[in-house]
Amino acid sequence: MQHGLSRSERTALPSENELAAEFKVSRVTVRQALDELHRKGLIYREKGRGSYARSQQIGGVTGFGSFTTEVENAGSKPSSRIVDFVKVSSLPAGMTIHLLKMPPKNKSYHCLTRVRCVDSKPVAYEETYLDTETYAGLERADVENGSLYATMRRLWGYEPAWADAAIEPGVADEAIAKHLGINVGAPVVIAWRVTSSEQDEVLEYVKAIYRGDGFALTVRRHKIS
Amino acid sequence: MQHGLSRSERTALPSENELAAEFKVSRVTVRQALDELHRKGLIYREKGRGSYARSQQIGGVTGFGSFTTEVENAGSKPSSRIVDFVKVSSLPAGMTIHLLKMPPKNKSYHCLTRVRCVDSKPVAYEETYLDTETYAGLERADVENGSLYATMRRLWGYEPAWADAAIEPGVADEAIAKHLGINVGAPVVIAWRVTSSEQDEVLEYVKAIYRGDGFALTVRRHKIS
DNA sequence: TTTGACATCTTGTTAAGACAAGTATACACG
DNA sequence: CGTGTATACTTGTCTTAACAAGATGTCAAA
Repeated sequence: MQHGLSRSERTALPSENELAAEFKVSRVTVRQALDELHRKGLIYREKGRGSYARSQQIGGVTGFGSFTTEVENAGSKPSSRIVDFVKVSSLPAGMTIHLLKMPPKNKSYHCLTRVRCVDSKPVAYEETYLDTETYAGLERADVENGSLYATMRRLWGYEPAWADAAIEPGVADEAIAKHLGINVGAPVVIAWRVTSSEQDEVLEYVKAIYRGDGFALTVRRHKIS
Repeated sequence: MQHGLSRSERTALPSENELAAEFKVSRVTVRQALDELHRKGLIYREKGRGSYARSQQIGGVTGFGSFTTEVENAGSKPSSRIVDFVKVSSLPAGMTIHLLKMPPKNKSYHCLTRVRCVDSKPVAYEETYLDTETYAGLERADVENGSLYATMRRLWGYEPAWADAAIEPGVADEAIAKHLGINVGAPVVIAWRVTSSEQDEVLEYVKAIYRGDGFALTVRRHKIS
């Protein structure tokens, strides 16, 4: 209790044994929970000292996961407008260039084009490519209301778990400019993304174009190693 | 052993018990290792079935971590050229806009400007801001040879562990264009990044500008949840 | 006052085991 | 031939236990 002040300033979490006693679980279980918080970058741990809270993370849209969920978590209101829903015979070239070593052959895709909005302001123009064989019977009605991920889950039992992505700069052409309400030639970020399930099934290919003025993609608490 | 073929087609990894026996460790230890591989997206696991390898990840530069290390891991040769090394009295506006709720007051920074090259081709223009108080005595000589992270580790014992980032599009001005060998007005990606230690100490602020032609930032195997 | 030994706290690591729950196979029964 | 059941796998979750190793405070000795 000598340096009580400085110690109480630093100690943020009870010790593992204290937590185990409080919640009536074993120390191993407490450690599982604390390790998960550590992996998320929410706390840090020091051998011989204790566990401490880290400062707050930044918020915002990462471009991974459900657009709807991410925007809601950031405290804003998400919305989408379907621009087009057609069948195409191949993926855009940039997809294979950046993400695929072996582009799929003889496949066709549903191409769902949407404008994504945050608080009614358009921020992204998004083309989602869905394998017609995998998603046989997919109708426009299925994607018109609610999140695409919810539809994939409900009708086929697919759950997006992982994403690989490539990011490059670009400029808005006439169509993009019109949909996002920006000038032709304005700088944009293009994100190419492949989403797959926990079992390594490819669920979707996405080309997303984000406007640059007043909007940025965020990457939260990324572990360096 | 009836359906031996189909089983051997799917089973990629021995069971936890088999691994425990083979390496003479407990099942808990085996699970720790397998769980880590799972979190990295290298394998997936199914209750009642087993653990399986996932398809290969994409490579490339993520913009996090050590540029030197990342480029080397991608099988290319990294190099850097110091453009400038001066003291400045504040961080660039974009840094506070995107990443900092409370911008530091009354601080000054070393500003290290470097051009980053992959196989001798310039791909990024990078400004690193280092707190002059934290890095008291930092000289140009300290950053001229080898990686900055190595210097931070050697002289102050700092180890970069986490990064928060924001990404936005931009266009190359005259200076950037000259350094990257691209045209004025060419699209670029601007990445704002704050790197911190495991103990939540801010180690550096970085503004990085990436060229767009033939180069893309990659985000490897990102968990969705 | 300074130093060093010691006890006591913390997290890190590993062990051995129990039980739940999902999967797959073999086999008897209809 | 098809079906349900029992059995033997798998991973998921949890418990109790021991020891290592770093951090910290106490206290006696120099």
